Amino acid sequence: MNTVFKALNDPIRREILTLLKKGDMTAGEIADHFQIGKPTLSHHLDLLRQADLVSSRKDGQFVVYSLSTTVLDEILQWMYQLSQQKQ
Amino acid sequence: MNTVFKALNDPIRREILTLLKKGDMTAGEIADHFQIGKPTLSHHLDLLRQADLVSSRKDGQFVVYSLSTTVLDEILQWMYQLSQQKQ
DNA sequence: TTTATATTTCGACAAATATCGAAATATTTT
DNA sequence: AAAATATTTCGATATTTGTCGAAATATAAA
Repeated sequence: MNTVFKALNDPIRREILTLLKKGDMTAGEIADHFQIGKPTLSHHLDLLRQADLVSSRKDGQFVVYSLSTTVLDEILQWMYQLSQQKQ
Repeated sequence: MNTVFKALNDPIRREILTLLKKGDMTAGEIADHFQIGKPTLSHHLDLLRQADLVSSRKDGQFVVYSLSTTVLDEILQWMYQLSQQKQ
């Protein structure tokens, strides 16, 4: 849970998730959407992977990233419990 | 959105929200649940308040904290959109 | 009005984080 | 095999964050 919230606590990483929602992308394609260096982006992707929010597979010289929703569902569950009105 | 994820990115602050789910508490009562100093806890409560995840009211010499669910609902919404399978 | 209790603010400091350029690794193309 | 492309790893650095003790503020009790 810690790693997930840590990963979500950054605008760029949340934007990456939104991008991946539309479809899989290579690291380079993702990088093109931001004004930051490749090493920095690689680090962001690493944190997202550590949190299991994305998965990656190698395709030739590219690395393709995909959104993983399993962990998001767990967090959704946690938040839903909190937000439920207590009677 | 930034402030909310920042606020949620800490085990103690998430635990505070869970405590407040059960009912309102004073700053002191909350502090008794943790092994950290009062100033530190006050700071955590401040971040939660900045994120509108809690509200506070003064009751005599005490300050009573309550859970606010409005912002949680917004985050829930955001996460739900992400987690929805794209067809 | 003095003393006690509850909470926050103020400085200070150690640990964590985001960022970068350079170098390393892996794959493809020539 | 050499050159080009894609991505990650490695150090280094500036910023942010969590923590504390001491002091400040506010209310209640003696």
